[in-house]
Amino acid sequence: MKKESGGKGKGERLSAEQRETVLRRAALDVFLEKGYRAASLDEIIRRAGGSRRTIYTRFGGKEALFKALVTEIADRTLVPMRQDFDRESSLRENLSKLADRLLSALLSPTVLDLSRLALAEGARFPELARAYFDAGPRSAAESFAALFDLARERGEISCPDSQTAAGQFVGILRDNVYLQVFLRLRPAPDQREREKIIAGAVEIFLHGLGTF
Amino acid sequence: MKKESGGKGKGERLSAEQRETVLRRAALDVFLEKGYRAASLDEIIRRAGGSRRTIYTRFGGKEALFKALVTEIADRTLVPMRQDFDRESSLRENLSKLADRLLSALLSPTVLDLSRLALAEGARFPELARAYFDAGPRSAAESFAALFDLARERGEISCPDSQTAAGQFVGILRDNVYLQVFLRLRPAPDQREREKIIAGAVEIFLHGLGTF
DNA sequence: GTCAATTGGTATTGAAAAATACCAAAAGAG
DNA sequence: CTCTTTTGGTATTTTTCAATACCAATTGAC
Repeated sequence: MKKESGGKGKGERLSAEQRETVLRRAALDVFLEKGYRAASLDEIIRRAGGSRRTIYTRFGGKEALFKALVTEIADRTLVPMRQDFDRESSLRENLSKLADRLLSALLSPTVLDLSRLALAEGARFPELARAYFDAGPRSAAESFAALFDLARERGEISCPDSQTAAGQFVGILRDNVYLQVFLRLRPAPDQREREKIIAGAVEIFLHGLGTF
Repeated sequence: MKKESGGKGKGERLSAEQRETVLRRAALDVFLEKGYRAASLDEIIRRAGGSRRTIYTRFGGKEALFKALVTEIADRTLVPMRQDFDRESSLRENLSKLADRLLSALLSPTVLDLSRLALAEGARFPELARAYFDAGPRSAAESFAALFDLARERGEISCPDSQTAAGQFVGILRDNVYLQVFLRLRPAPDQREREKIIAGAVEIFLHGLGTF
């Protein structure tokens, strides 16, 4: 039956801009937490306030909302993947530091959620796959490639293809421990275990790329 | 409205055993292609023939059907991951050969499909995540660990923790190239490129683990 | 051959959630 | 202040698909 009063004034009315901001954030959270399919508009609306109509007039629907968010999701979540290094420090020091930041990021709940989302929905949403890869693994690899290039110029390593090596270094951090965490088969390693993983990876690469 | 004739005899009737075989195969295909959620029983039935009832009496429902397939899927698909090596050959040779087989398997359409399914649905079906990891990455890593152990005994490398190193070697093969293929951002590398990837990884590890 | 059990095929039900419709209230332009 | 536009909140429709029901036909045991 119809209510006698259409709007009942419980929720405050926000400006279009405010509402959109709140909506985007809520949608982003829900999509990351639940994944695309399991995320329901009801849940998003419940968290954001406002109404269904807003989503439809402003975005056009669930899929359009998601697509509108994709780039933002990837960019906002994956900021820590692109890193600078200190040209004064040693290769070992830089490599360790970058690796530590990258691994910590990879294992953070938010990035894990995003990664799961990207890998699960990448087939259905190629833009997501693209945005994820570019903002994440690719830009991380570029940081490492730049570091390897610098080291090669200095004659510290012999590394004919820094791009490939960088991609492999990122890969070595996504080892079976990472995979288990991704699959929720074990909790994320603590700082101590992370350090061990990084030390191993750094050592292998420093020797492997020919540091004497 | 009801049809005047219940069964119209179009499809041949298979024995229970045959029907189950056909059903399992069709279900497996659909699940691998579409993922769990997007796979519909209608599609499975359309491909397998037979009727809904068969699925419900024999398995109990969609989820039960999927679970009944999971272990079989993982085991059947991931056989090539567990490998033996030749104790007479050199470390480099063995490492290259195992890596080649593993990488080829990882990049095969079937294994890619299964991996996507496992990573996407691992949260909802922990058994799948477990079965996938154990039959795949874990057993692959065990092969490499055994190889590293042998090499260490022979004094060819210094490798205090062969398990960790093996997990990392598997990781280095899942580099950014692999990730792009996984995300369908590029086609799988051909034999030539795979060889290059493997050569790089092997070189890094051989030096990295202290072969002189 | 007889008959109970199983299977094929389809129709129906039920639930979840997306898409749409609607109306009154608030916001904002003038 | 007045009036148009947008928004909030809810109800309704539509869609999708799993789950179930049902009937005839086939199978297979005896």
